[in-house]
Amino acid sequence: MVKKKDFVTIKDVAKISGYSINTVSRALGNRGYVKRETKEKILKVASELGYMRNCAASALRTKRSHIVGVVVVDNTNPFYAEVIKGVELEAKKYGYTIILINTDRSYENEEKAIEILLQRRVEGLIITAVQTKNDDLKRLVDEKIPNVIIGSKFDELVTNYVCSDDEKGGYLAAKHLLENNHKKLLLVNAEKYKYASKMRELGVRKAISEINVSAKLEVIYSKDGFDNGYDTFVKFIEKNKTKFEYDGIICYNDVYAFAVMKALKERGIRIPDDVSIVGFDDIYFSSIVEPSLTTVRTDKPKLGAEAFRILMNNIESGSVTELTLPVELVVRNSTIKR
Amino acid sequence: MVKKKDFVTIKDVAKISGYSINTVSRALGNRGYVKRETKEKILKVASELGYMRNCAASALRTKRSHIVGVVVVDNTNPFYAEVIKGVELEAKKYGYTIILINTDRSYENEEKAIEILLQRRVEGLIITAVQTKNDDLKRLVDEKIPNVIIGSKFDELVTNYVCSDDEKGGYLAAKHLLENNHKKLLLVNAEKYKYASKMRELGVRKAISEINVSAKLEVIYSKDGFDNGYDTFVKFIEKNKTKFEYDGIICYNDVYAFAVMKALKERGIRIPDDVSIVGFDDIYFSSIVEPSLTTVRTDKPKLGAEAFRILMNNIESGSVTELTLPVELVVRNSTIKR
DNA sequence: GTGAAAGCGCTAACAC
DNA sequence: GTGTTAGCGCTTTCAC
Repeated sequence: MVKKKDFVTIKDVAKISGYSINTVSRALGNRGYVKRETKEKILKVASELGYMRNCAASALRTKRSHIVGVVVVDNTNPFYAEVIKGVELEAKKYGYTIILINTDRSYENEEKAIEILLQRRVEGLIITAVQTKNDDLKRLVDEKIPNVIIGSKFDELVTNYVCSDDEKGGYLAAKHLLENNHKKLLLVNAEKYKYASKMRELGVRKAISEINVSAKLEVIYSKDGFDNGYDTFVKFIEKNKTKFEYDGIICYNDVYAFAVMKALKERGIRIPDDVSIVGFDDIYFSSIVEPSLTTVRTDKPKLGAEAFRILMNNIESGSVTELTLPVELVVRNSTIKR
Repeated sequence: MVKKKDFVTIKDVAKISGYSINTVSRALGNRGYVKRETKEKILKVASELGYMRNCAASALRTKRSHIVGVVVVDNTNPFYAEVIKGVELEAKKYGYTIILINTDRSYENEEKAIEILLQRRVEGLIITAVQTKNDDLKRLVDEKIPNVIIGSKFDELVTNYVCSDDEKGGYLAAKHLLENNHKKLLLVNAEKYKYASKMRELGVRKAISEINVSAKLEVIYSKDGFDNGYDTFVKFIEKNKTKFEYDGIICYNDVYAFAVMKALKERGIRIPDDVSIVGFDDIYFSSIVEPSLTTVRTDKPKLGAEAFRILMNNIESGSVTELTLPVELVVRNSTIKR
C-alpha cells in the first residue's frame, strides 16, 4: 500500500493562521460569530494550504453524511438511468451526493445494498424495488430510516412513494386504440405481482368498459427485459398458429414494445398497417425506431428529482408523501386509425 | 429536523457483552487475536442489538473510505451507463461503493465533481473526461490522487488509462466497407479535439491507404448526442444539394449512426441499398433498429471493471497502467456488398 | 468574538 | 488474548 499524502486539516490552518481550531472551524463552516477580518485571513490561509474539508469527519460529528443511497434494478435500463440522473441533479443542488447500487432484479442484492448503504450512514434511501419480496423495505420503515420508493406501492408499507400515473397511462393507451377503432387488443404486460403491471392493466380494462365493451382483450405476462419480452411474445404467437388476430398491442413498456415489433417484423406482420403498437415510458429510442413508437410518456428525471425532494422533507420534518406524476400519450407512427 | 434514532455502537456492544471496546472491535473486524468463543459471544450480542458498523468512523480512523468516485459525462448515455455498471459490479466485489456524478459535458462541472469527491475522501477517481480542458485532471496527477481515465488519453498526463482500441475500430469499420467495394466514404466524426475521434479517423485513413487508396473519404465533425449529430449531418447533406453521393458512412458511434439513419430515411435514401452505415460501440439498441446496425463493438462493462481494478492496483502499489481493450466488428444489416 | 475541552465511533499501539 | 489509551478531523457546548 502506497503511502498517501495527508490532507491539510483544520488544525494546520489554525496553526498557520494563528487562530484556534474552533475559530477556524467556524470561519470555514460559515457558522457562529467570526470577525469579518478574521474570517478573511483564515480563508486565505486555508486556500493557500489547499485545505479541503473532510466530509467523513464532519459526518461523524454531526451525524449527517449528506449522502443518499440510490438502489435501482439496473442503471443501464434507460428508464432507471433517467431517474438516477434526476436524483443526482437534484441532490447536487442540495449539496448531497449519491451512492448508486444495482440489484439486478435480485431481492438478496437489494437487501445487501440497503445494508451497505446503512453502514455508510446515508441519510436516506431512494429505491426502485425488486418487488418479489419487501422485508428489507419493511425494516427501513419500521426503523424509521428515511426512504422513498419509486415506481411501486405496497399496501402494507406506509412510506414515501413516487409513481407515474400507471392506471391513467394504461387507460390512455387503450383509449387511443379504441377510439381509433381497434377491436382486438393484446396487452403484453409485465409480471402480475408488479404494481405498475397491475395498475396499467386496470387502466386498460377501464377504458374498454367505458369506451367499447365489445372490444376483445387478451393479456399475457412476461418477465422484464427485451429478451424475455421477445421470448414470451414469440411463444404466444407461435402457439396461436392461426393467423395473427390482434389489431392493437399495448406493451408494458417501450422495451417490450421493441421486442414485440421485432417479432412481428420477422413474421412479415406490418406495423401499423396490420397491427398498432403502443408502448409505455417514452424512452429515448422510442422516437428513433422505425416506425416511431406511440407511447405513454412518463417524466423520468422528475420522478427522480421529486423522490429526492420528498426524501429531504421526510428527513427534515418526518412528513410522509405519496406522489403520483401525470403521464401523457405521445402519438407517433406505430398506431393508425382503422 | 426530526430526531433520528442513534445507531448501536461498538461501545454498546462492549458494555452488554462485558468485553472491552477494543476486543469487540477486533472481533467485529476479524482482526487481531480474539478467542473463538469470545468472538462468537460478541457477534451474538452485536447481532441481537442490531449493530451496524459506521463506515464514516472507521474511514476517519483508517484513512480508507472504500469509496471511489465515478465521474461521467452523462449516465443516461447507454455507453456510459454500461461502463458505470461495470465499475459498480467490480467495486462491489472489493467491498467498495461508488459515488456517481454527471458532468453534462461541462468542464466546470467536472472540476466541481472532483472537488466534491475529494472532500468525501474517495480513495480514487474513475473519470470519463470532458476533454475540453484538463487542468483538473492534471491536478489529480500532480497531487498523486489515484485516478483512471476512461476513453481518452492526454499526452501530457502520465496516469492510468483504459480505452478501447479506437484506431483498430476505425480501421475495421473502413476495411469492412472497402472490402465490400465501397468507394465513396463519409466519416461522421465527433469533435476533432476528442481522443477517440482522432484515433478512429486515423484508423479509417489507415485502412484506405492499405486497402484502396483510390477510395474517396470525406469527414465531418459533430458535437455529441443524437440531436447534434442529426443537425450536423442534415446541414451537410442539404449543402451538397446534388444527389447524395456516398456509398458508405462510418459514424463516430451508434447514436450518431441512428441520427444519420433517421435523416437518410426522411430523404428516401435507402439503407443499405443506397448507402451502408457502420456505427461504433454496439449499444443495446443497435441490434434492434431497422435495419440492424453494423458496428464496432466495445466491451463497455469491461472498460469499467478494468478501470476499477487498475485503480485498486494504483492505490495499493502505485503502479501506472495504460490498457487498451480489443474491439470487434459486428456485421448486421446496415451494410451490404456492392 | 474567540478559545479550551470534550467527544462523534472507530482502530492502532502498546501494555499486561 | 484482552484491556488501556490515544487520536483520526471535525463540531459543539461553554467559558472568557
